[in-house]
Parts: sequence; C-alpha cells; structure tokens
Amino acid sequence: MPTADSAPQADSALKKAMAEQERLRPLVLPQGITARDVHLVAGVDVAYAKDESIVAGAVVVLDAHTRHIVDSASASRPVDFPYVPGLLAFRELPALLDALAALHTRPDAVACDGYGTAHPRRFGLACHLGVVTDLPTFGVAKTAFIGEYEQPGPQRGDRSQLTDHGETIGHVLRTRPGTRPVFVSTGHRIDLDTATQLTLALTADHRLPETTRHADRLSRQVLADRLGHG
DNA sequence: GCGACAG
DNA sequence: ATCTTGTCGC
Repeated sequence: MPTADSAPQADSALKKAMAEQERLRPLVLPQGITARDVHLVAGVDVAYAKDESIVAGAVVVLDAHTRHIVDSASASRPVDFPYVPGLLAFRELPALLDALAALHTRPDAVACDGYGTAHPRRFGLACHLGVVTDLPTFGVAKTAFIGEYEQPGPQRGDRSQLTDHGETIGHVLRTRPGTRPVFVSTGHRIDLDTATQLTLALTADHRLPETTRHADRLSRQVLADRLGHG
C-alpha cells in the first residue's frame, strides 16, 4: 500500500474521501425499521495482516431471536487506504462489500464495528455502508471517538447520552455488568432507540454483540487461511 | 501550535 | 487493528 504520509498525493486522496462523505451524507435516512422488523441481523468486521498488507472482511447473519448462524460470507484483498480517524470506511468498506455480495441471504439490519452518525462529519462507517447497500445499519463501537458523556449506570441496559455541541449523537450503553460500556450510534434507516434495543438483543453473555463476535472470528480465520495458503 | 483520534 | 506474558477469575 502507498505510504507517503505527507506526500501531496496522499493528501489529495484524503480530501477526496472527505468530499465523498459530504456528498453521501445527505442520503442517510434517520429512521426506518423497528426492532420487530428484524428477523435476520448481520454483523460485519475485518481483520488485518500484521503488516497491514491484506484485509479480510466477514459478515455473519444470525436469527435475531435464537442468535443462531443462518448464513455467512467473507472476502480478502490488499489494503489500499491508510488508517485515518474519520475515514475508516475507505479502508474497510471494499472488503465488507465483497463479503456482503457473496451472502446468500438479505439481512434486515447490519451491526457494524465502529461508529455511524457519531462521527466528525456525521458519516461514519455504519452510515456509509448503509447508504451504499441501502440496508438498515447501526454502529457499536468499543472506545470513545467524539462527543462527551457521563458514565452510565452499572446494570445491563443502563445508558447515558453521547452528545456533541448539545446534540445527541449516540448512547453509551452498558451491555454487561462489570465491563466497560459500548458506544451505539445510528447508521442508516434506523433510529437510536432501535439501534440500542437491537444491541441489547444481541448481547447476553458478552460485552459485544454476537454478530460482531462471530464476524470478528470469521475474518481472522479467513485472513489466517489466506496467509497460510500463500 | 498541541493533543486527541472508530478500527 | 496488531504485537505481546503473565495474571486474575468464572
């Protein structure tokens, strides 16, 4: 992958990416589905080779109520964009879109590993994936990015508002007692309460949604296979 | 100008 | 994200 950090060429690529986000942002729909509309829910995640030369994307579809796997797909390819906070989608979307295209099922919603609307330009990975696929999406991030918040209560389900300049952009949600909370934000065609509701429905024994955990495991396996088999 | 900064 | 050793706990 091209590395020249401060090279004018790389600088131009970042500006084009930001312009792309500004162009697609207006296409995001703030609401659409409700939790009862979701029968099949997918989770997506990626894994990188240690030298960041290859990225493997995976998507796992679960029955929203039994949480059993009903479908899955993956794809791997060379990494062609650097990690830049705020531009994660340009680094991860290619592999995720390839994986989604290989799916035999059409999920009713997609849980992403990262942020949606709680983003510097209100267009994080979850929003981008949603607009491009026209699928309802939301983000569940493991660490803080932007905004301010108070620590939520200790019980599962306790939450606080993630705000930015007085605007609520997400929820800091306790999915399990004794563990750090997760950061939920809307992606596309869903509202924050529904995204939060789905996140809770997908978490029972662990901090992160089962969808994300399965996708994480699959992406690592796919990467290991590709690296191992040349 | 300096620090912070999803995965 | 990935690297990386042990350690505490269910």
